[in-house]
Amino acid sequence: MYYQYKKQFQQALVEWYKREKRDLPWRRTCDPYKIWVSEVMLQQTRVDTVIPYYERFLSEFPTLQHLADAEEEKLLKQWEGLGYYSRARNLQAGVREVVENYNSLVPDNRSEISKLKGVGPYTAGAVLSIAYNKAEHAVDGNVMRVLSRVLLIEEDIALPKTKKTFENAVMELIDPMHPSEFNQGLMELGATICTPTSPKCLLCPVREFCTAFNEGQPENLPIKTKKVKMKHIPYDVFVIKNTIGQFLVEKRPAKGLLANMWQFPMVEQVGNADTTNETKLAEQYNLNLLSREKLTSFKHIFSHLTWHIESYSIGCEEQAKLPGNCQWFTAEEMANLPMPVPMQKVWQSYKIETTSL
DNA sequence: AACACGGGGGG
DNA sequence: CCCCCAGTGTT
Repeated sequence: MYYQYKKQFQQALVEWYKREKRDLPWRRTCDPYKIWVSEVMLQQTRVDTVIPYYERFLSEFPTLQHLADAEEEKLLKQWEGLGYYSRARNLQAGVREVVENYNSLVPDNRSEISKLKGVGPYTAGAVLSIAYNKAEHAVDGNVMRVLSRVLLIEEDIALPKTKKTFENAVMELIDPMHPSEFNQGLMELGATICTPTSPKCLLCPVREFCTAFNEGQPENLPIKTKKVKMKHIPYDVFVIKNTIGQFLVEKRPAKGLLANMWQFPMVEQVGNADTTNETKLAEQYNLNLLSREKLTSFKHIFSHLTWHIESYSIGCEEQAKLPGNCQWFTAEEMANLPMPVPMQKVWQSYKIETTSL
């Protein structure tokens, strides 16, 4: 972009942002910790979803020290339903590094802040530009979409190396006097005007600088190749209640999908024989099973796989030799356990079923 | 470079 | 129902 247009582009974007920006909770602070929390929550997650989590999280953990001191179970409970739970653990690990090694001051330069757990190129640039007003790139999906259209960049954004192109473009274009508003303006534009489908070009403050608007088809950018083969796994999930009114739940392993979250016992469905999976359950969990009743069936879609859930309610005699990751809890105790959404659905279904009796 | 990692919204 | 969204860590 020619120099004189670059200045005009910066001014049009920054002025539009100042005028039209949504009033969001994390835009009422410059506290680097709070900006950091918001940026981690906003990774792969929509603004409307994040807002209530952000408010609750910061009232529970108002400072770096509060978060550094938190129990993991309490942390995960705050994050419950937000997804990508390793974000929460990594955030806490990063916060502990800041408390330990940086005198509780979030670093204000890319090399140090990028060493923190969970802080990648995007989050580093977002915190540096928004909290410290540093002229650093913060390239997320919105920025790639906006700039692919404005600059007619036709590289495949599914390729990791393409991000370098966009980071270079931002460093070339960024308003050195207003880096915070410039970066947030790009993201705000992508979120509200320059949307993936049906971009509202006629409302766009920078359409006169947009190559795709003037010469091409903005709705067909950015270019992204297809990928990902979805795996499907059928599971039977069991809400198991013993004779003294406790429920059997297990903690998932510390690594992998839904790490350290709690769930009802579940077994992968093997065949069509109705009793096979229940036998497998009784063996795996060393249980004496009594009556059984059908609960909800549904599909839960992760980014890379799909669980097909069928759930059952089963009565059971209490057993002495449970697997180590299993525990009996009352309904009240279970309310404090972080559980992923599919398990909440099963639990909800159980509660509806039993209260109607 | 490829894959793992949640959950929600829209057409 | 199927489609879309996309940062960081690990390998």
